[in-house]
Amino acid sequence: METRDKIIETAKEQFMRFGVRSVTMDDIARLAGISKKTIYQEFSDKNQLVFDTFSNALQDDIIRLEHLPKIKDGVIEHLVGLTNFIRQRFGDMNPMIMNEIQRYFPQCWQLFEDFKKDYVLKEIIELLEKGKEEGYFRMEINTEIIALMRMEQMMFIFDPIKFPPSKFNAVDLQLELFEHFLHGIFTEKGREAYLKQKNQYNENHN
DNA sequence: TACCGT
DNA sequence: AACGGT
Repeated sequence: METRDKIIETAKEQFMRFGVRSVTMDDIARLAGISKKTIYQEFSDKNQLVFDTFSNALQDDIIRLEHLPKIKDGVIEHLVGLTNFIRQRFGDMNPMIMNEIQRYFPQCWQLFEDFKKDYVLKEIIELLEKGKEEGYFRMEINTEIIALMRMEQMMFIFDPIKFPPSKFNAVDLQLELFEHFLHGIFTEKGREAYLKQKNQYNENHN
């Protein structure tokens, strides 16, 4: 594996597990089995390592989301795929990460902001429009407002004052919000199709 | 690996 | 004191 990729993979693992601040450049060098000098030949500073690591992680997320059942091939199947994505994505994520990045790594935070605006929001809007066309979501919801609300609710669980990690875990929170969001926009047909699809999925995966 | 500055 | 950076 390329040195650069090895550094990024090591950093990704450590950042996800422990957050960005408590993982030192010495830790990453030691765990990657290289010297700090090698890291600084590939990355100008920690700021850039954090940026490149999460840039890489977001690209992986996009690829994984593209492998889910496509929105165009079935909104309901896609929804069940999304719940699985949520379980994986937030399951191994230290709850402090987003706050640390927002406070101490502003360029990386901007990367997340751009990702939300350019990718997440568009995906949600596509899902809402398709779901309305298919009669799964109520026609009267305002796509733009509800898409923005959905995106922000995914972010505010990272506020440790509102949602202390000691009391809530990220996966349970995200799944609870997702279910609540869906039941707020489902038609009767949508609700039934979703529950049926979820049961089918669970039967096949037990 | 040792070292310096913050 | 610990950690980024040389």
